[in-house]
Amino acid sequence: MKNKRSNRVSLKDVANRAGVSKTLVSAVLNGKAKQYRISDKTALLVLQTAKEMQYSPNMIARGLRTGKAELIGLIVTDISNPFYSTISRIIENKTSELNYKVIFGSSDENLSKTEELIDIMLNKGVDGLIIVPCEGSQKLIEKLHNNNVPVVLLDRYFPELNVSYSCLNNYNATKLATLHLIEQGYKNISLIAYNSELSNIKDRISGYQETMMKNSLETSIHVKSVDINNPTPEIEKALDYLITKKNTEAIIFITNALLVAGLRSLNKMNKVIPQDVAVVGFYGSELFDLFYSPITYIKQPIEVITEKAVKMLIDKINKGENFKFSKSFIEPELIIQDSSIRPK
Amino acid sequence: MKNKRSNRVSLKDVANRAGVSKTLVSAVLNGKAKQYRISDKTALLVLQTAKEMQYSPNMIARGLRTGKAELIGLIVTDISNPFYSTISRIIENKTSELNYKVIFGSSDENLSKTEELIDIMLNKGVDGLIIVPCEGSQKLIEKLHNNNVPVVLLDRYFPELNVSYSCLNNYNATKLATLHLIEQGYKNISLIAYNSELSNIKDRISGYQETMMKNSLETSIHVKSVDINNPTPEIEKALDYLITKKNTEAIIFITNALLVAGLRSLNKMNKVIPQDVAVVGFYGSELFDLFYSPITYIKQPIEVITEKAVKMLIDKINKGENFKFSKSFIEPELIIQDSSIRPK
DNA sequence: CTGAAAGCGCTTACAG
DNA sequence: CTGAAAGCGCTTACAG
Repeated sequence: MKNKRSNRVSLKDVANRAGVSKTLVSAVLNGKAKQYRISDKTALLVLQTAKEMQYSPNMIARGLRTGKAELIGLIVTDISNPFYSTISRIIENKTSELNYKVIFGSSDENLSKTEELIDIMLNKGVDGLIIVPCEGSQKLIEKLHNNNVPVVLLDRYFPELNVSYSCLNNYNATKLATLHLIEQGYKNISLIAYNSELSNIKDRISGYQETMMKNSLETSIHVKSVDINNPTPEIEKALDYLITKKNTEAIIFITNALLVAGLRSLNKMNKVIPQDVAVVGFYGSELFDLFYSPITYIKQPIEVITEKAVKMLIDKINKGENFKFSKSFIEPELIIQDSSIRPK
Repeated sequence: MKNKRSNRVSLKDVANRAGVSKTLVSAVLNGKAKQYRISDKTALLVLQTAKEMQYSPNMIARGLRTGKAELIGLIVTDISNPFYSTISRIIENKTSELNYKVIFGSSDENLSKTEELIDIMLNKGVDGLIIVPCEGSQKLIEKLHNNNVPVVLLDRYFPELNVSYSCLNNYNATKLATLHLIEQGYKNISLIAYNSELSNIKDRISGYQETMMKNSLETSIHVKSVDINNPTPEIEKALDYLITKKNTEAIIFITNALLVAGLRSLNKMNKVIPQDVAVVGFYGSELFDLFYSPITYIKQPIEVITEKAVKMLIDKINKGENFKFSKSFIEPELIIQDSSIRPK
């Protein structure tokens, strides 16, 4: 009793009751009865005793022995952000089919938090990591990858790294949005963005930029160093300038937070969508449909993006060294609603 | 090399390099140098070598030995629901201060899924569980509790069970909402709910019911067996009936999903809030503020509710048998906005 | 067909 | 002050 940590039944308990060795019990319960040519009688006995005793294996012990914890680590920027909580749910669903559990952590776009989370998760024995990398984390990810830790990037990637990833095709996303607005007859189209080295942001900006240029239109990009937690004041100033001074007719907001701040500001300024200005956003929410002018938005096939990432990770875990670098860009869809339709 | 599972540095590696025993390294690294009267010189040597080698302990091994995994399991109904993802984030923050990690799972209000999740989490060695219990899970929770597994309920509770919990005071929530509407001069106040044995739902219904009765007003409760995934059609019918046949002047929606469906329906019916009907909801979102008539809602102090639950759980884990049953009802707040102000 | 033994990486009495 | 040994609950060569 001295070293018995819990009252759960162990392999030994089952072996004792069944009158066989632990080896046998382990083999049978792992479905290796045939492989080890264990007699049907013994196998059945073991199976029954295990069931009677409601035995279930201690995964910690198994994990220590096999080096596989059947656990994966998920690092997002903020689990309470609907985009990432949706991703978390999909990861949960996909991995649970494969008997993996997920531990998660939020980095808040912070490098040292990311580092800390990775450390802790590795110590917890995760078999691999799915990471939404924050700005400046390239070296960290590279090191991880070089240490042979299975890792897959989600939502953002590092072009210089041979680390697998699954992302939205962000370039095409803003291209799609821009083309749509051009087709509607808009010429003065502005982009509200913020300053970032992250691939998703950079790609969104260049998708807009290049599409405008190809159509011989002047670009108007408002890259602001907004306070992510309170972007409204900055956005309000920018919008006021764009609409009153620059005759902007249509605006693309490249993140959800920017869109929300934008809608708030436009309401405050008494600008009517799309009469005064057309609007396109990123990533929808059913709540936007309740807005007086339902918002046109870029739809991310989150499910597909996430499933790919999970598949890559599991493959990598299973194949180890033999796994080869894999990347995937998922195509966006433009959901056209009232907010971007040019009034006649 | 044969049994070396990874290239991470182990206690043994540090001990070898420092030329001391594993015991010593373990003691020093766990801050027990003083306790074991280890010489400052040795302690320093160990500390430095460990740092040089970037040693970090394998928590799986430690967990197996100590029986503590520093891991807690969180079971919500759906992690992608903003309410629960917010809860998850708070739990993450609170537990990480205490060096715990969280594994999560979504039950989808499903008993057998809940059961399965609990099993898996126990096998993963969690030290305790925070559970949002689904309907019919009382026996399951009771069994868990009787097996001495530290468990705390969140958001919902079982009055007959001595299992600790932290919940909103749901009774007072609808009481508050009802009183507010009465003060505004409304008399025909309806409640949109659904059928459930869950404490939170039952309490919300009775809070409304009793408040109406105390004020000698007739109750009008629409308890529908709505399809949670697509409540709109059912809600639309109910609203049409209430407003046109029953002269309902104000409506309380007791969940967020019902509110969203309700707003959609009212839009469709061209009913204007609050001119045609006043509305109060549960749980806000910044997106509701973009609605033409910002919605009055019950604010749940999610942070407080969740922190209490975490505290209870950690206390229970630490105190074991000596922990006594603890419950907490957190008081709601009514955020009054345009949707429930009676037009003059 | 079956079992004894080693070992995963720790911690913890215990002995000296 | 320090180290050898046992043991957490498994799996996996290995021997017979």
